[in-house]
Amino acid sequence: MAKSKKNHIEEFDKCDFTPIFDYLEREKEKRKAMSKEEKQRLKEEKLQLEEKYGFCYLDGRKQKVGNFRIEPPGLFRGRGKHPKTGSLKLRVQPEQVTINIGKDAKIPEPPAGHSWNKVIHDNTVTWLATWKENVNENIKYVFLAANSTLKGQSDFKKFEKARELKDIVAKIREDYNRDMKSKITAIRQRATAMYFIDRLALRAGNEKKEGEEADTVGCCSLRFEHIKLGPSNVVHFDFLGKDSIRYQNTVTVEVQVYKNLKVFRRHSETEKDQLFDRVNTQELNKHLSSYMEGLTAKVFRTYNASHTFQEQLKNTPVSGTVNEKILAYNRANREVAILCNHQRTISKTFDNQMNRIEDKIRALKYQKMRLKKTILTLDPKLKKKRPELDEPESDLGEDWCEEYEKHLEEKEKEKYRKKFEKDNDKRKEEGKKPLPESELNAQLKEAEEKTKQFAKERKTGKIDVKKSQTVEKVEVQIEKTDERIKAANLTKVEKEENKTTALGTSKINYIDPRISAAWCYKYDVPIDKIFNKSLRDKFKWAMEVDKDWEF
DNA sequence: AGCACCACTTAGGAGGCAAAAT
DNA sequence: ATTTTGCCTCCTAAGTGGTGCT
Repeated sequence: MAKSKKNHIEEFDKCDFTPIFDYLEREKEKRKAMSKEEKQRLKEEKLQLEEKYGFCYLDGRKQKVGNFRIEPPGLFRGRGKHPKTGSLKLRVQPEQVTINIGKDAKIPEPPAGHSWNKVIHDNTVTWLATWKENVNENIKYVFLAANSTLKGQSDFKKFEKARELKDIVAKIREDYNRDMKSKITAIRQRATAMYFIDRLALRAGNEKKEGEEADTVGCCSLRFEHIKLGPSNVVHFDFLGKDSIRYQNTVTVEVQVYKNLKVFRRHSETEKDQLFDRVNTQELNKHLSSYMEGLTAKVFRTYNASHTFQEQLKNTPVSGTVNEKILAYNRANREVAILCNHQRTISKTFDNQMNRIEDKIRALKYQKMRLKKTILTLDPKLKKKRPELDEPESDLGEDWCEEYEKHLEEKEKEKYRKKFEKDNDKRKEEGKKPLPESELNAQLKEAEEKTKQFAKERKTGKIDVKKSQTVEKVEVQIEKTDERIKAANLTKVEKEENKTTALGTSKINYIDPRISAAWCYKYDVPIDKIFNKSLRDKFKWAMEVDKDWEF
């Protein structure tokens, strides 16, 4: 890098990272090979470190610190097409770090031979330490953890602010619908931008430094290249948002919005031009603050997320099982995640997982098919009365059935072989003669016969019924199988729907936790089914609400 | 008005670990 | 007993939005 006068790596293909990879693999193996005691000791050391550095006292109360381990040196990656990807991120030295601590508190010792940049006593900010990172020259901080009272208070304030918006949102909508026809372009643009922020939950879209950051946009920084106008008021959005996550959406917009977009386009020169060239986030937020103190674009995301969630929760089945209620909860959560465009990359094993579920469903359907045939064998007269018993199961091809029967056979054979081996080991120990091979062979033959029998039964529809079976008993078995098919299908649907949608971000940042708490009380769902330990901790300020509490 | 700077929230991925499935 | 999965914690980048200076 020094020779080429480049300050960052451009082609990673030309780097050989295998020594680093191998080293890490070896370390992993070492850890794996450790004895229980060693692992325990390591764990305790870690805990000790956390006890020492992981807590602080705020107004006399012990609080957890969020990120007390400073960033180690490495190669900066960044998200998306970041111009600085591959830059060397240097080690942060104590001399760069400013400590913020109470006047009378004991100042933490810097590492031996080093000193802090500064020690200050500013109680108007929440950070405990700060430094500047060398790649983007961003200021970094050590803050308190999410479960601290300080963060809890500001969370509470955030949601209260969003609830305040509820009372004036109708007026704001009325205003921007009116302003949409304003003769003044800036106002017209602002109204159109407001429409996007409110109805599509777009982020504000501050300006970014060209060439120093990834080219991503929000509402105010949208360019014409990011939208396509279709027929009948349809607008296609396609742009990279925060973290270079792609936002793709096709929306039928209000007539006036559509008209405005056309007009703005006509007055522009190229696709690279800003859609709202006379609007920026500061002005837009200033306008919003005239409605209500502290109202900004971001409040709309919080408001719409929480509002949508509460509305969606109305689909909870009152008399359903806890699982069905949780499914409804997750559905509501998912609606919000989709609204906010919270995505995740498809897991490497997704297709695999999907195939397994489908196989499981087919296996259940196969069972059901045999059960139905059993009933008809027991009582052939039912064929006329209940034609559904004679109908084939969906998705169960002839080939699949044959393969599945073969699979069952193999499994059974394997079971026999294992048992045979185990029995003989035992006999050997007891000094007995081993069982003859012929015994095993007879069992294997039996398994083969069973497969033939299954195939025959499947073709003729006549099942070799056990004496104890009755129509009623089989009926119950079918019901149970149906339930299992239903449950497996639900898992499949959820998995499919969660393929690219991340629920966590909206749950942690956008949905007022009091909605969830009230919902739990109202529908009698234990709160730990929807909030894990750390979320319950983070949201402890929200736990004591009435079951009828509303956002 | 335009900016640099600052403080804070929001964001998705990696990896570890425990529970569930096989 | 072993493998798979799914949840959780950690990590730090990338946003939003405020302030104060020129």
